[in-house]
Amino acid sequence: MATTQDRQLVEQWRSIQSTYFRTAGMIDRALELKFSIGLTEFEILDLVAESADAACRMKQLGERTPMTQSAMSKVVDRLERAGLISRHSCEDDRRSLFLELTDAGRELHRRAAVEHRALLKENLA
Amino acid sequence: MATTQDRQLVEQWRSIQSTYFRTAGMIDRALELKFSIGLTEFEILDLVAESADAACRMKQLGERTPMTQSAMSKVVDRLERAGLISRHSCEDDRRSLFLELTDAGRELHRRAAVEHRALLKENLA
DNA sequence: TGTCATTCAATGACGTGTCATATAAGTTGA
DNA sequence: TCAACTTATATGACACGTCATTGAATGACA
Repeated sequence: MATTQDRQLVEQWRSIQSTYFRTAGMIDRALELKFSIGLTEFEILDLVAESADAACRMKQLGERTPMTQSAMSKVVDRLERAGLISRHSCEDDRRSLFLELTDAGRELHRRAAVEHRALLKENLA
Repeated sequence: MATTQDRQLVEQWRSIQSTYFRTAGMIDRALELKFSIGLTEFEILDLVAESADAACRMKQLGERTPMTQSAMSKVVDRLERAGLISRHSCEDDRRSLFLELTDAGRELHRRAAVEHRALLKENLA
């Protein structure tokens, strides 16, 4: 029943889980504390920041994160309410939206990224 | 600013994230479908199943999972309602509880573990 | 033994994620 | 050009996790 391989798999899985939770938790709390945004919000900012091209975003962003389409939509809502991002409708296809950082968003991302990278480094060593 | 090391860290992090979400999602859906329990519930069953000794559990279990104390309490609620686990108060320290699988819980765990291990194998290769 | 601090577990308020669905725009083909 | 289908995003109901707090039992110590 419980083969050695099984036990190894479970070990490996728990290790991934705990790394994930520990790291995500630390980053989330730090960002919340210093910048009043959660990890999820930061991750969207980060994706938008790194895609400089002006394609119709929402959709493509969805392909680069494990987040659900509906989760993304809500995160973007919050970022928009916080004045960090703006949605622009896309002339080519008016179903699509593309996203852009506001100045405040760009600035916050710049500062939060430092914290984010530092905590990743600390946790993924 | 964005050093090579930073980019590698972010890459590594996203890889952990996506492995975690993909795997957790698959297992969760499979267990839900076939056994009507979620991954979280299974993980508690699994921990209880593997600690054969009769210590005062709740507390110690908490040390072996990234779950919050309050999350655990609620998961155990659900497992108890489902008739898979029972709480017993501990004579030595009446604040503590220890947990035990019911027969149904043991049986379900046995079958679900097969599925769980198989999906881990498939995803963590 | 009485007080004060600590520990274990449960609970309620709340935020965020998911699923199913809605809305709106685009596409296809008779 | 009109249906039927598909695609992009938003939304509402609901489940689950977190935080802060509570209640109860224990420990420490004067």
